[in-house]
Amino acid sequence: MSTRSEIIRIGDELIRDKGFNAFSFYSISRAMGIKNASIHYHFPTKADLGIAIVEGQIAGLELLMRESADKSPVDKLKTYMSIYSHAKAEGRVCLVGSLATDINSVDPEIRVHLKVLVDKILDWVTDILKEGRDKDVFHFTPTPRTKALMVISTMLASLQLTRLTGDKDFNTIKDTVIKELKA
Amino acid sequence: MSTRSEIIRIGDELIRDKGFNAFSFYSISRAMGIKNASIHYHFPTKADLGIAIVEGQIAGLELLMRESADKSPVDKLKTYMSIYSHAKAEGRVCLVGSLATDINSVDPEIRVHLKVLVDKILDWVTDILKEGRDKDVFHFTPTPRTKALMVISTMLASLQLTRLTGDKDFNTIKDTVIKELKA
DNA sequence: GTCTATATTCCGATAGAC
DNA sequence: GTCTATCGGAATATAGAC
Repeated sequence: MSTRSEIIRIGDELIRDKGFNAFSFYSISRAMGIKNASIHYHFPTKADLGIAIVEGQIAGLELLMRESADKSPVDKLKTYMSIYSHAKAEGRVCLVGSLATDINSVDPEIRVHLKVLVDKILDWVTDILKEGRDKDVFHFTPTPRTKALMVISTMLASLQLTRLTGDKDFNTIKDTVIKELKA
Repeated sequence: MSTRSEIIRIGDELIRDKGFNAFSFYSISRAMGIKNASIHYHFPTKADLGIAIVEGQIAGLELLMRESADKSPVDKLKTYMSIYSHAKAEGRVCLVGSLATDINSVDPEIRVHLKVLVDKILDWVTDILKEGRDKDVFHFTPTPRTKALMVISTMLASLQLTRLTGDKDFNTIKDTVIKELKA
């Protein structure tokens, strides 16, 4: 794996662990056994790295969407939720939540790319819910988009909240979201 | 109003606007027209200020709980949600969400106080939902505590998400949460 | 309680050798 | 592409005068 992709991977982990403003180029270089200046060769500014990390998540999401294209709506939803389950297993939050709380302190260009990621997540979950309702496996009253916003909100925030209430609450919330959609 | 309480007020706003690691003692002193060193007189370290800000929110929450003690469950829930409506009107997120994403980068003592705040919110919303169900105005299947975790998650994250999807989505989500509880 | 002044540390970023 | 070395800036924090 290339140095560039490894920098992105570690940067992504650090953002979701401590927040964008709490990690430094030095912390990445230390974790990789290289020097500060080497990071700057690949990413001239911290904003450049932040954008690349968001773009990496967009690519990962697109892969997950393609891989689950033939699955049932329930399995698609579980695939979507696996993103958060993996984050929880690492004690981390999701990239959208971590960057959203700091969005007014980072380069505006990061916000532009983050919005692309959020829109893509929202479109995907909206489509999953719509398909599920059409096939009579999901039942809900609001529009699919509004319900998608609520499902995404619940998953995003449960990663943050359960850092304080207790990690086992995460699975309870996740399972309840699915159960309520099926009821 | 005292210098001390004004520092807390501005610090609270800055945390919820930009995040804990993106504001400085200087940014507060500049906003107040005083000097950096004066902040340190009231709060020796940034962690001390962080703790005082969390304690301020706990006091504010307790006031809101007392003021709404005689209201109906629906009105109590709306009182709770007004916290987030006010934050949204300022373009800010809530303190719990802002600190939760950065929790692994701040003094561990802040986490202890933040957990007290979160537990208090969780207990309050759990009680509101329980009372509402007993009086047959709220209807839901999970335990009141689990449902409270989901309601809180939805409100907390919608502040963050709608920074990117569009501010008007916030009211849609808030109204839908109430509507679904009543259905 | 607030000020001036400063110590210290850390971070983002760049220059230039290899 | 990675290194050494360093600059400039910002932030936390403290000492001591008023």
